[in-house]
Amino acid sequence: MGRSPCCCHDACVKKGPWTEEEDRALVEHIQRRPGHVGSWRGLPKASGLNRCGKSCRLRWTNSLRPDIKRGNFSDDEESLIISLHAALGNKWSTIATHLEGRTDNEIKNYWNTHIRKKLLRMGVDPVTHQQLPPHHHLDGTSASAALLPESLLWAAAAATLGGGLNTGALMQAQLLQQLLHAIGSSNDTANLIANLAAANAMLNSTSSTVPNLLLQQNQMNILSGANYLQPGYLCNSSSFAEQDVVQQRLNNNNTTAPCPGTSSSSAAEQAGQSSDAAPAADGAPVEEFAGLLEPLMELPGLCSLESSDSFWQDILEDSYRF
DNA sequence: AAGTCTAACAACCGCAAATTA
DNA sequence: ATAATTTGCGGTTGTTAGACT
Repeated sequence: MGRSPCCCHDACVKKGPWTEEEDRALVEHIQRRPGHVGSWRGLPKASGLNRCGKSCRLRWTNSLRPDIKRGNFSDDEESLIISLHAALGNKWSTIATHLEGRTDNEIKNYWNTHIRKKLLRMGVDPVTHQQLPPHHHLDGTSASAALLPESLLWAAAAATLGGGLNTGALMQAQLLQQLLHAIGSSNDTANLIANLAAANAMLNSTSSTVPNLLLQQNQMNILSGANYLQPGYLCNSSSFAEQDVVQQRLNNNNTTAPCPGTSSSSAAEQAGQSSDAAPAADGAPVEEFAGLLEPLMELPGLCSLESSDSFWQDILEDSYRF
């Protein structure tokens, strides 16, 4: 009934690091049966190993398999892991299927020892992949506003004016930026749509279906092996590793130097000032902030995503045609 | 040189899903 | 249909080597 007793509980079964002899015995046994191992539970007895079948499977899949890739993770692999983790969470085995020659255990270890800390240094929550409040940063210093995507800053400022920080708006802005990255849009278009996101966040503080729409599409693409959308902090010409170096330098210098190629520092100032100064009464401050936005083209349902999903659906579909 | 700390990685454990009888 | 068994996954712990004091 229920779970069967595991051989691992047998005091006679050896535990701990594997010896070369054990490795050799396991490899030879498996190589005698190319294509299928058979029963892992019965393997130790059949191969003469005094090990638990589970332990044999783990040793084979994580260390002895001939197709395992050794060496450090490349920047591309690192970015891929982050993107997959943003969409899938701690599904290490699923993530591992997208990285040839890497095991789930290896990826999990790499995440916990490298990437997780790197994200925290950059002020990104490794669980939600959203920007953390300044006091949550690993080293205790506040994040450089320069590294925040401009759209996030606009949205943050707008949301603040609209009545408190709205994480839905932040998420919306970030996802829009991901969309822009996916379609390879120009800076002008990026700024335009960032402002649209800000305007939308400002004028419509309720959540919309856009994030879900994008996330679903994102996940579907990942699972089908198609291109995927990267988290906002990866959507930049410099690599993630370079960003981390920049972030560390910024933290060391305790400065907020603007990120190359962006004009976000002024937006950051606006956002900061707005959050300090605006008591966020609905109505008037919103209109005041709207004046800061660039002229916007006429777009359907600009201020109400909920009533214009078809518009966003069209944008989304267009983006995947590129 | 010895002790301590930290990062990196290997291995273990418990659980749940999948499979088999 | 259901109990028994096996396999795989994800979280956690243990071990080791190198850096630091």
